[in-house]
Amino acid sequence: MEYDVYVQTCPTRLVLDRLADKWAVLVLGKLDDKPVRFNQLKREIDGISQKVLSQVLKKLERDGLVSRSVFATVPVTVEYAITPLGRTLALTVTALTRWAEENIEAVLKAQQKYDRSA
Amino acid sequence: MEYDVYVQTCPTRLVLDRLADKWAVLVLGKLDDKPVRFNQLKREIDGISQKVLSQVLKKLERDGLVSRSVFATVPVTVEYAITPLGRTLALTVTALTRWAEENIEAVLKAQQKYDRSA
DNA sequence: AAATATGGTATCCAATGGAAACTTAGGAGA
DNA sequence: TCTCCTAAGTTTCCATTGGATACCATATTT
Repeated sequence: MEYDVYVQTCPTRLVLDRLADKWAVLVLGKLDDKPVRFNQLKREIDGISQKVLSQVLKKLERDGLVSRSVFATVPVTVEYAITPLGRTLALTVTALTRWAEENIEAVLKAQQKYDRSA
Repeated sequence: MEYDVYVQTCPTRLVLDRLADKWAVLVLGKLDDKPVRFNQLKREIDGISQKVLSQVLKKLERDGLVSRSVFATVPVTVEYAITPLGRTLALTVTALTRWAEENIEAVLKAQQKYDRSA
């Protein structure tokens, strides 16, 4: 393996930067089920702003992880879908959100203990 | 399951925020092998600053994912180790770094294609 | 006396993030 | 015709964050 994320200039750092983004993780998780339109994503990912959703989708599209399809309806319909490459990644990012849901109580308990002792 | 990362106020979002951090992912990956001292981490995680490393370790400790041990040597020795809880998480975050290393070429190709068409 | 090592904090400035307003384009309704 | 509506963004503004750099305490080595 010639790539190593622990080297500053390694291009894999770019990927890590992309994934090390709460919103990208949530978007990929949603698209893993089925293609979704812009405003539908905005509604389903509670708390994301239009600007950030737009930016995240653009970056994910550039990385070849999601595809963007425009339909000439009125008003225009834009649908985002996960690509085959994105699907391989979605496996690991959904593992991440699942871990969060399964272990949040242990984390919260640890935080309380830490805060009490400080 | 009562928790849902897609709800803005769900505490699992806190966990996602923590993991959605390039540096936290790299630190956990390093500590998964063996306990490591502060400056050793700093050397091995190319490009991280002392301030950020210090902050990340403090947050990971608060979340119960790493433990911190101080030894009264001269100069003082501080060793960071992964906890059992952290170890369960390390499985998924190393999957992430592995994905980055295995798929970076596909991502770079997608980016070039995207940039050419724009 | 000066340099070295450890494990940090403090300070400063640039970059990022989110909230809210604005935009574009084509219907639908009055 | 004039106004309103929706989808899918873009722009603007301000607060927070991020990283680079300098600094600190302590003790040994040169």
